[in-house]
Amino acid sequence: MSLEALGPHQGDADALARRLARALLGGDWQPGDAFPKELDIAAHCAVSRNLVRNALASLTAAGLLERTAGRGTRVREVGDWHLLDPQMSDWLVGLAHPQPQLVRELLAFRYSAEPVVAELAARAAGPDDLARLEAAFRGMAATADASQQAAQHVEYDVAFHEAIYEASHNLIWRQMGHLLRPSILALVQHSQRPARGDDGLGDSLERHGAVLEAIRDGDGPRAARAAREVLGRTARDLGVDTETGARAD
Amino acid sequence: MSLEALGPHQGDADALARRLARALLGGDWQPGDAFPKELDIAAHCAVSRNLVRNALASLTAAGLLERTAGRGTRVREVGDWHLLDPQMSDWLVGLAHPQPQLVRELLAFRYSAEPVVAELAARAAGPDDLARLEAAFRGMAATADASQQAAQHVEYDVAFHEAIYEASHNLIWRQMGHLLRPSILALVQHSQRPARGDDGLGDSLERHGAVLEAIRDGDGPRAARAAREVLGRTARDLGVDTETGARAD
DNA sequence: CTCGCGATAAATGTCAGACATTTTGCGCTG
DNA sequence: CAGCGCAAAATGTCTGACATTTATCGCGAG
Repeated sequence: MSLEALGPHQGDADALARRLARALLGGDWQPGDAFPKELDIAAHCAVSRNLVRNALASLTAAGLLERTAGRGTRVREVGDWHLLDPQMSDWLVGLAHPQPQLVRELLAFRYSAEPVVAELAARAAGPDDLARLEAAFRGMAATADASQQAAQHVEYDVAFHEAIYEASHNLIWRQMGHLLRPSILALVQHSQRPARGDDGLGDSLERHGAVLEAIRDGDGPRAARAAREVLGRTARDLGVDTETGARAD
Repeated sequence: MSLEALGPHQGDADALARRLARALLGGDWQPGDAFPKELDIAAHCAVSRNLVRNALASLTAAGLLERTAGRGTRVREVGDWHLLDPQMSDWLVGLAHPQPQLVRELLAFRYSAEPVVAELAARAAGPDDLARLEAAFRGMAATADASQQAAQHVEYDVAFHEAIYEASHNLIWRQMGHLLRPSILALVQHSQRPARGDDGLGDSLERHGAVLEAIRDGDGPRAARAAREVLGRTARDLGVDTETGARAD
């Protein structure tokens, strides 16, 4: 692929990095391909080579690119990408069509992790954690009917899951929750599409409520089971093995 | 603190970033403090301002620093650090005295996560995964007696845990395993110190063996219980609540 | 004809200096 | 005393040159 898709540039170094990263994550270049050279990018986007270098340094730090002097810049294998890098998380926000393999891996991860996190939350949640969870849940309930408020409903859904990670009161799990945000967003948007009118949303709301109640009661195992129920349908839809939690391959 | 501790510089941009990061992680500057200005660092280390800028950009990307034009560079709060950034993982390698709060949080995370990962591994592990696990375990057994081979024993121990994450066959968990490496290393080194002669090592070896057997048998729940046993003693030593998996505070 | 070696070109890495932009704080004016 | 504006200081960006590494091509020796 070439740079044709990228028009002229507006914004700072981070903006350029974001544009390049999103083009790459969107599949404009395949792993192993040669990435455009600094000067070509600079010329095409009408920015200095310096800015391009800074942007490429960001992509390199995220494991997306591999640069060696004299050789050039190449796209690394998907397995080498730093999916847990917060920067990557930013770049994934609003990405229309992330790679389906990535989506499955992320859901499989959540399906194994969120029950544990919910269990931690059930034992560690304080008043403010419960308040966050309840606020998000009320928001979900209020926006469940009108398909017009779908966007808001998704926001509350994501906030609910983020609040669970937050309530675990563990630094690492909380960071994980933050950087999973875009992925959760994408998954929620994708999963509520097929079944909107029938049982989809109603069931979903009910299941989220079960998680909230279990956490409020401090019942860890029940919270874990409930969290698994929340993700179960989406997991089955995407072909994730709900028995092993791994990809069904 | 000042730059006095940093002598003249040798190496490339990454080396400079590592030196600055390790000085910061070692506590030379406190959160909220002002970090030295670009020109001071450049002058002190006898490198170009450009190189300093690149290094500082790395630290900023890791959430360690916050830079604003006209204002300067400040050290961010520990809660804002990107602990899951692989770069951070590199910088933590061999750090003598990481912050004790960080150590507890990391162990609490592992205590909640590794049982799940072991369960996934029990269901997904292939022949090569088992081979890795067995090789690491044999290494641990062979170096268990001689206190002279303590360093090698630690290496095998870390390799064992890394192999568990690898065997989960999930992209995210595998990356997690890789970037937990230095933390696991630090924990293992720290935990085998207090009780060397008595029951410490023998028990540890036995418990690792139980995990291996459960994974080999494909028995998920048993693998989870065994993984919890492995971390249990260290967790109790460090004051992590083994009931909730959270910090005992 | 093949293998090895060196020159050359191309790409990234580094340096130095100047200018732009943003923020802070001080001093001046009303 | 309040508010405005200017100047200093710090980071951000641009430009051009040079250094270093790597791949490639051509040439000569075997």
